[in-house]
Amino acid sequence: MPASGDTTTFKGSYPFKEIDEKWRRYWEDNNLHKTDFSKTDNKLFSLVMFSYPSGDNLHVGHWYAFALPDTWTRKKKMEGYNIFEPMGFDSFGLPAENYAVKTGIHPAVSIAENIKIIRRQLKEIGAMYDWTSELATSDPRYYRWTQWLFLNFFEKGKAVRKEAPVNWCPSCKTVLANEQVINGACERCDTLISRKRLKQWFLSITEYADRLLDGLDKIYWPEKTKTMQRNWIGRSEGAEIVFSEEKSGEKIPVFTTRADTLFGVTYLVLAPEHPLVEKLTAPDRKKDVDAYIARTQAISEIDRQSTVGEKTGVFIGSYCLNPINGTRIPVWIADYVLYSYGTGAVMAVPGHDNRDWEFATKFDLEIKQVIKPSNNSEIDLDKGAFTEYGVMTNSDKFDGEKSSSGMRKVAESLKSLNAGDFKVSYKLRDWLVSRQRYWGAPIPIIICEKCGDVAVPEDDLPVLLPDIVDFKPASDGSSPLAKSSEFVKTNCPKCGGEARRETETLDTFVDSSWYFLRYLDPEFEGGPWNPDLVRKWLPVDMYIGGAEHSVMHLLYARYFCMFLNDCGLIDFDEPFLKLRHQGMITNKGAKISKSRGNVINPDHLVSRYGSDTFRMYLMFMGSYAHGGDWDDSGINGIARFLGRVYRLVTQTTDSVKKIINVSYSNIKNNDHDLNYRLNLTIKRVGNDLDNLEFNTAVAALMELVNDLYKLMESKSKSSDLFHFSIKQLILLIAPMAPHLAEELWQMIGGKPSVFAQSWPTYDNSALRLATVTMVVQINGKLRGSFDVPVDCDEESLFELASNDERIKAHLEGRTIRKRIFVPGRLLNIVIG
RNA sequence: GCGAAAGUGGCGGAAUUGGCAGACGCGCUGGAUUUAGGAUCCAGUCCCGCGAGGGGUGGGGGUUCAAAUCCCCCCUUUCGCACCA
Repeated sequence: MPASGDTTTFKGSYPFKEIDEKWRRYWEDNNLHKTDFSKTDNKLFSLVMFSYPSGDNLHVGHWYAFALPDTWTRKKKMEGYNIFEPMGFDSFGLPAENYAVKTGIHPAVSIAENIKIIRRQLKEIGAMYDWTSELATSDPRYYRWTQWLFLNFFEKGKAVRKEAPVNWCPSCKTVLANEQVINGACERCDTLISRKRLKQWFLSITEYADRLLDGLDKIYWPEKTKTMQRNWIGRSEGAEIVFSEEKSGEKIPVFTTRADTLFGVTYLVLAPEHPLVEKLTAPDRKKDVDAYIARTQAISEIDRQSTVGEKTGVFIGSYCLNPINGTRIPVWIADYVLYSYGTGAVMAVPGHDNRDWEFATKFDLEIKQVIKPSNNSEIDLDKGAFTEYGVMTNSDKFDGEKSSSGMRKVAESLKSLNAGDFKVSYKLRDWLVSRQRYWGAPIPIIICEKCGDVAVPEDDLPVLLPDIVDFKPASDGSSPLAKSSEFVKTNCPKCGGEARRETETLDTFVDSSWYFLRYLDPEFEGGPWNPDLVRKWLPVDMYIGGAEHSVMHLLYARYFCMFLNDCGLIDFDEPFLKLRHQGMITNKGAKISKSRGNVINPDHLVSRYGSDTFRMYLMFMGSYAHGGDWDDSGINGIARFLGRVYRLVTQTTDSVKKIINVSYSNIKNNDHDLNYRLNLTIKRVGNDLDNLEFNTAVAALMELVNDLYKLMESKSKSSDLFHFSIKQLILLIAPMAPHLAEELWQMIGGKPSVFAQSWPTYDNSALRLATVTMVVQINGKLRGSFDVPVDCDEESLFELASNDERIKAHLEGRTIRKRIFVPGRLLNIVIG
């Protein structure tokens, strides 16, 4: 096993150094990976999620994410597709900014350096990237259009400003990202965080909730990803019910999916952040209420949803009336109610909801039964809530209604009282895109005292990031951009009066929601994308990236497309027709990152084993969707295998030159085993690569090579079929080991590039076997196996089996109860 | 907590989707080889047992002629949870 950093060439390797360089130069010199956009027949846009150019550079996880999709794409190329495979950088974001705060190095500088290194590493992968399409989201030529797109949302009323809380460190006086909050405290100074309310920009993704759900039915995505998106959107049908405070008459709407339990409401709970809390708190309760609110501020929403911890809450000293019967009920606040979901208030029905039951039990609140089981059985509400559907009881004129019809009737009744209605609620919230940070696209809005929020005129885009030196957020919670008065001071485009610029920047998810559109011409000046090319080349045919993006990025990008489609800017509304995920590569069980100190540098492995060996080892490690923990102890096996392939070709040197001319139809074939193996391999490798099952594709090739080695010493070595098999092997291995395949292809007399060749097809007739091994079981246990003709029927196999000594012994003195025969597979004899 | 997945030899993983568990590779063992070595080629390698045979896919139960695969319960691990990207 190589010590890490050992770059001595593995002894069993082929001369990969020369080969890798030679072919990489060949591809580059001949512009082989430049897409011809005018050829749109059989177009295939193959996309991988672009990477953040961090100081970690590329690690093995990136190779895994990039090299293997390239193998899939190269196979498609050999199938005749006209390929577009771009690469770029998601270069705005927090890490570069943090690095700048620490070192004083401008993010633009560190990002440019990182990109330089990463670009060099990416080239070593040997992928078919069309580098003329490279883009970076922090490039003003890119973010000019991010801003332009934001203004489209703004002008259609879909970018709005609302108050929303941010994590606030009272000691550092800065806004913190969730990542910077550790156990409710600031990562730098350990001070407990609080929430600060700021007016921030939102994109109204919730308006698209139903379309985002419906669209899932027409795209080829993993079912689990669709499920996650459906759950994230979280559509639920129910009712909104309006309670009113007894003195002020203040309306408190709540959302419930169980309107049938309305008569069981014994208290109301508001989220601690609910704006009505202040108004409704009785003076004598103010001290307790304020103390409670302060306590909940440091608790994350995730922890608040936990059901293991003790329920907490306080009574705020006021009462409201149940609209259905006027019952007077107390109002509480509790952190198990989230302001971000529903209306931020719930009607508590402790008899029929678990969380309400726990809360009521702890605080000694009334528990009322209003639903009884459909089978009329007794329930004991002292032991817990009855949460199932049933029949309404203690509910006045609704008594006897089933839950389902009851919900409807209660809602209708409330509607006539003007105190509620049917309502669909979503877990999905509007997308907060404001960031109080430097390293992002400035939000192109001018705030004028007279005219309000005004869009920056299109001709003035991009709003360039000011060149400042202090990247720390300002102490009032505003963005570092606010410190540059030069940036802030401007005139209102409408009235011409003095105005100030919006100083917040856009969430980087905005940048990455449309990059696939920009790829087609990153230099295009006439708009965010070249409409001609976009019409021909989008949507993306295959998108590959990590499952960690299942909801946010993948939902935002879909939302963008739907919106752009509505604006008439594009003619499709789903960006990614087909989606696949790769698993995650961990190291010692942990996510790979510089901060954890477990980065594995692929450069060492590439220089010791070569690009193709490393790429193929990543394929062979396990199933692509699964990922796995990094361990390089098996890479010798792939190095050995590619060495064997290389020698297989060089050791047939006497006849090597004529190999290129053998064709299957002229072969006088008498080696049925090899013929079977060859055609089976073509079939398996093709299917496996289509399905991104690289590990088994490699295994299939190994089996073919093992068989060929077994024939090396025999006279078959010079047969046409043997030679043809080598030729096909080179084609099959090409997507996985592109540099080596080019070299071998040339060696057998082929003209480069091997990727201009057609993908091998298999001969189905060669796969039809004359004989097959069938198994005989007794009571499901294997007792014998027989080589029989493929069409062997039950009687013949049974006859054969009953003459077998071993099986005879098992059958002796027993009665046969049943026989199960599966043609071509097995016979199971069930005995008593 | 909620949502989504995963669990198979010493290790990474296969298994045509209910039909011979362990393909392929690593590691290990043995053999071959006058370039003696981190190379190459060949053979063996799930566990217990001399053997017949038995056991075996995280644990427990179930369905079935037949279960890694389907159903129920439990355990463990990973990913996401809206300001990391």
